[in-house]
Amino acid sequence: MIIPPWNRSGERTPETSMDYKDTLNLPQTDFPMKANLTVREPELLKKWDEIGLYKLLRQKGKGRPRYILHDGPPYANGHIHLGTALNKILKDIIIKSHQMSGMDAAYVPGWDCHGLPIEHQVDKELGKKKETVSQCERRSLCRGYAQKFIDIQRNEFKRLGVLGEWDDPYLTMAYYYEATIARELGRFFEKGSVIRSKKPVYWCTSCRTALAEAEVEYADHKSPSVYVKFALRGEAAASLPGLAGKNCFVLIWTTTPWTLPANLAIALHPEFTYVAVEVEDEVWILAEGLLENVMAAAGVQNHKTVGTLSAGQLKGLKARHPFADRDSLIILGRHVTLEAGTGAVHTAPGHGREDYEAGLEYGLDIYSPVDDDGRFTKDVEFFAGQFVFDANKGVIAKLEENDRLLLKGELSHSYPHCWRCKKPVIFRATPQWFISMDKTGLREKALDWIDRVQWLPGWGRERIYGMVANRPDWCISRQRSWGVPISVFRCTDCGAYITSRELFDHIVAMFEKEGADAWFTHPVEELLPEGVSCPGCGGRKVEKETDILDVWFDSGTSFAAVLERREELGLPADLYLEGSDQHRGWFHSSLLASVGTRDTAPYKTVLTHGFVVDGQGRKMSKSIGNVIAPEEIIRQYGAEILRLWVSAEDYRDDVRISPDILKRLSEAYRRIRNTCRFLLGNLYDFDPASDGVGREQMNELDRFALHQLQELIEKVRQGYDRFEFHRVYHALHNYCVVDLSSFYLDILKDRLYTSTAAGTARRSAQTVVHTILNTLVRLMAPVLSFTAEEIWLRMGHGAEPSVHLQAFPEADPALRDQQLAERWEKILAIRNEVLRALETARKEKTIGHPLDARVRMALPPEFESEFTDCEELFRSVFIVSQVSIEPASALEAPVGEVDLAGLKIQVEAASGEKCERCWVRSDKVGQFADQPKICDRCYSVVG
RNA sequence: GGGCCUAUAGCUCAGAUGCGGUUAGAGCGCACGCCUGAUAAGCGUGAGGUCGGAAGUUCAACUCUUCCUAGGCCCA
Repeated sequence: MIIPPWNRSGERTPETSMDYKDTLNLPQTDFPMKANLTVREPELLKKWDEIGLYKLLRQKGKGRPRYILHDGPPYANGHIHLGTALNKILKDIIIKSHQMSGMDAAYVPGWDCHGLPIEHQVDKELGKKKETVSQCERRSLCRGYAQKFIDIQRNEFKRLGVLGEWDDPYLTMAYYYEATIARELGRFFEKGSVIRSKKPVYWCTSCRTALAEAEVEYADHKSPSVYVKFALRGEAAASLPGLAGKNCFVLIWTTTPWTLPANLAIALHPEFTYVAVEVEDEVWILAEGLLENVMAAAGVQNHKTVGTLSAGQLKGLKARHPFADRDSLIILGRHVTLEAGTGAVHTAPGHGREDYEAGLEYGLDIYSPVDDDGRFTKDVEFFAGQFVFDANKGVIAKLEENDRLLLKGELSHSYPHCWRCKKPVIFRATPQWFISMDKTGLREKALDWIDRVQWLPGWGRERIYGMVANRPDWCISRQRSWGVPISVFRCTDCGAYITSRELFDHIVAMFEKEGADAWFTHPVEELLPEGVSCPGCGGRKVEKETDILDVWFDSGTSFAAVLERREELGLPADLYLEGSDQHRGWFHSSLLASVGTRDTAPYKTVLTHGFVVDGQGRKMSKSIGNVIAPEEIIRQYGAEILRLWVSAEDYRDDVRISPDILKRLSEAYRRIRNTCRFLLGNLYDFDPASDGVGREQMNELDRFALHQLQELIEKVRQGYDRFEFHRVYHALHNYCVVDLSSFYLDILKDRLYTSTAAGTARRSAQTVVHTILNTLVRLMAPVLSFTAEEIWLRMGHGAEPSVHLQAFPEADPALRDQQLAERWEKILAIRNEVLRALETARKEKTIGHPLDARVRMALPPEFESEFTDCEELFRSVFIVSQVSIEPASALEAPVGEVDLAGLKIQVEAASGEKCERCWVRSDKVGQFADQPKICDRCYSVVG
């Protein structure tokens, strides 16, 4: 009967075993295995605060080439979410990695403070009182509200481990910033690209005010529903096949008859087919797809289709307005649908969003003959002075009178209402300020600059290019309170505007001192500088413009308020980094603002990230219930796991997050942490300065480990340089798991534990272990900022207070050895086969632990000369007790299948007794009378 | 509906310098086993993919084209 080797030495007693354990150099560290991040992170944050880490970084960076990442300001409302956390952590990784790459990378965070959502919230909090507060009071409340959320978000961002100028961020509501906004607006005026033009907005006739989209509530409303006939002009009908001389009408449908006086066009869909239908002595033209519906609705029994027309054939023809003395142009528009109506849409550019867009495209007047009270102006025939909703009846009557009404009815539908007074609103064109895209060639210049910017990923270029190429003029007017005023005056005598440089200089100076509130607190006389008068009539009787600026203009001018103004920054920035939605947002407004005033793009490179979605790729929404808050993750796992998540995901696409992903990441984190702990634990008695061993004294395994480390450095640094942090994560993780834990460190244990503590063999291993840890800790610092610091502080770096002040390791060509690497590729290939053979032997109960085994092998012939006298090397690499290289003929059938041709492996129980100290089986155990239970290797150490 | 984009094992990612060529890889997780001197750790082996689907181009496609499906951002 064969006694399994691990059962043979029953004579071992715990006492003697413990004796020898004390002679080993086992790892020692108080670096805890359990991270306890939720407690440790705040401690580290406090420490960074105390030593003034960010300031130290700036000092360190002095004189180095700058790397300018310009922060896009989040809106100062609400708590941060995973999207903002992703954005800030990415920026932090970039800042830290560039700083460690030898640059001076400052980070000045900012907040977008003005705008409707805040004003909206403040009004909500005011409740009924909102009717009575003054504009200045409201503005002051808005300022307080923004400040409150800036403080909240600042703490939340800092908690993520993001380093930056948190004590002095930029705020768009800061006085100097508000002054800058006014100054930049002044520049646009000076260039002549600001124009006044009309645009339809929601308008509450009862409150006599414009409303933003967000101030409109939808509710059911009963509207008249009418089908109207527009008579095609004779010559127009004549141009159509078979319709010459016929009495032709284009049919439209509308639920707002009162907008008919402003009708200027009829829109058809470019891809629909239209039919001409004969009904009694008339011919009606409408979309084929709606023919039956309309005929049924109109109760027409007998009709005959007399022709089919494409939208293209009709385009450009003219019809007579049903009651005004003018024509209505037939145009094309993709907004036309077959869902209801006739497929021919009544178009009043002054009263509808799509009508307006279409009107711009066809150069139509933005005609909106309605005053602030919702009454028709005097140039409207028949209806002047009537309130528009009341005029519906009269319009219908007029249509009937002129025999242009085909059908009338009523329709209950969802219609916009004023959120304050709850009354139905209208869409009405009012004069607004615009920055012209073409008057001064802004569009063309912007497109040109787009091609001089690097867009990452590359498709960003297509996206923004298409938008800039097609966008209408930039409407910068908002009829709100909370923002920077469009600080110009209108002459009450002649209506001309004062927009001069002198005016703006004066206003900007006042804003610098008092903020934009000055516009509201000072009377005209103080705001209008001496000597400035109306360019039209020379008078000085003026009134303030009441519009404020679009908030996109605020953030869009951050290059002027921040990049140009801060000493550590500059224009253009190296990088803007935001979510892909900002192609229409900040990237866009910043480009226009910068090109429009500086003739340069504000950035050299624009990097975008995707959106945070759930485990199945769906967006996060309250209704689906798949929203995860950053705070929740921090509470459960720590911010470090959130940072690791940011690095692990390829953010160029949407990034997924789920409980499963987080669990996986926290496991990966533990693995990295534990590997570092083990490295740390083996350095307790090692001082690199006095104990370090030169490469020339190292054995080949150690030299190979250094070689592998250089490859890691290259891979990781390339990942940082290319903003491919998921490659950094995978490289680090794989290195810890594959190269270190399961290979190098596993093999090293024997040497580290059992060799003479201060002997070359162990010191050589420690030198490499130290080099590896010192390298790892730096490479991981931009991502695992907390853990890297925790490790750093235990490495005994004395005067160096933070890992973040260090430089990245450089890949050292002197530590690379391609030939050696090739040799070790072979050793690793053999090792893989041996491991499989050992597994088989384990299954067959020949061995348990690898140290129970003796491996006999025959090498492939081409390996033989390279590996003569390498039995001890293989023994240590396989972590077995004995290895013998023998002629193939000496071996019995190999154990299992072997991939490496010519390799034969045979595993059997090792001979000799197990050394009590190093656990390796050896025939030498028992040969030393004074130490009968240990082997010769150990005897030489302790004997 | 339009513009831009994504889709490789349960999860996260690789798949030669943007122009196709041997049995598609890694780590994690999982299963099974070992160890108990990294121990709420460590080691080993193994099973997992018709490369979203369908056509097409080609001697040959995960890699090219078209369409479809699902999802994301921005518009409408």
